[in-house]
Order: sequence, then C-alpha cells, then structure tokens
Amino acid sequence: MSPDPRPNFSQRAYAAVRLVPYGRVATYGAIASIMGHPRGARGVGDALSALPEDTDVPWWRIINRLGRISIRTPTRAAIQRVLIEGEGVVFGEDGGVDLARFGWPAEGDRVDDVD
DNA sequence: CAGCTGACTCCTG
DNA sequence: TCAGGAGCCAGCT
Repeated sequence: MSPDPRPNFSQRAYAAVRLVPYGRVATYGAIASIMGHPRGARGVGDALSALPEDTDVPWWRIINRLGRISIRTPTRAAIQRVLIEGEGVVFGEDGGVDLARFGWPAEGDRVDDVD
C-alpha cells in the first residue's frame, strides 16, 4: 500500500501514459488527473522529458490542452508529430489535433485506476 | 536547506 | 479575440 499520495510521480505518469490506446492522444492535464494530480500537468511534462529513447512509454501521445505539441525542442517535437501521424492521428492546418475526435479518454469513457 | 527551471493550465485585462 | 500574469508540482543545482 502507499500512505503517501505520490510515492513515485514519474512512475505513475508513465503508467498513465501507457493507458493511452493506439491512435489516440491525451493531454498533460488528463494524465495528471488519472494519476490523482489534476493540477500536476507540469510534473507530467517534466517526467516525460526525462524518458530515455528506448522507453516503452508512448510519450508522443501526450500533448497540451490545445491539441498542439508543447515540446520546446524543435527536433523532438518533429519526431512526436511523425509518430502521432503514423498512428493515424491527423493534424489540422494550425498544427493542432482535434481532441474531440482523437482525444483520450473520450467523453463517457471510464478509466480504471493505475494502481 | 533554499531557489530556479520547465513537454502545463486557468484567470483577467 | 489576443496577450499577459499567477498558480501548481516535481526534479535539479
């Protein structure tokens, strides 16, 4: 059991990101909410930034609430876009994704607790 | 031990 | 509608 609400923030973040299904994208806020930290969106981004290249965590499915890539590094951002498009997700002319269509969890869908 | 930074989000003007 | 400022949280120096 875990008496502390945050035994491993990053670890929980990765677990939540792994829940995102193929062909879908989730926002930092959504991931944080699933972990139990509705205000920890910033921590999610920080945790993903520390991910290694050989990780099995689908970090590319995580974008900001506007449906746009929020990575500061242009190279990394380009890679993320390619990976997302490779799963069938379409970017709009403004460079953003339609969360109402590709966003996850979808409205009405329920997400089980991570742990 | 204290302060700074950052793949975020929300509130006002 | 667009722009700016404040709040939150975790990891480093």
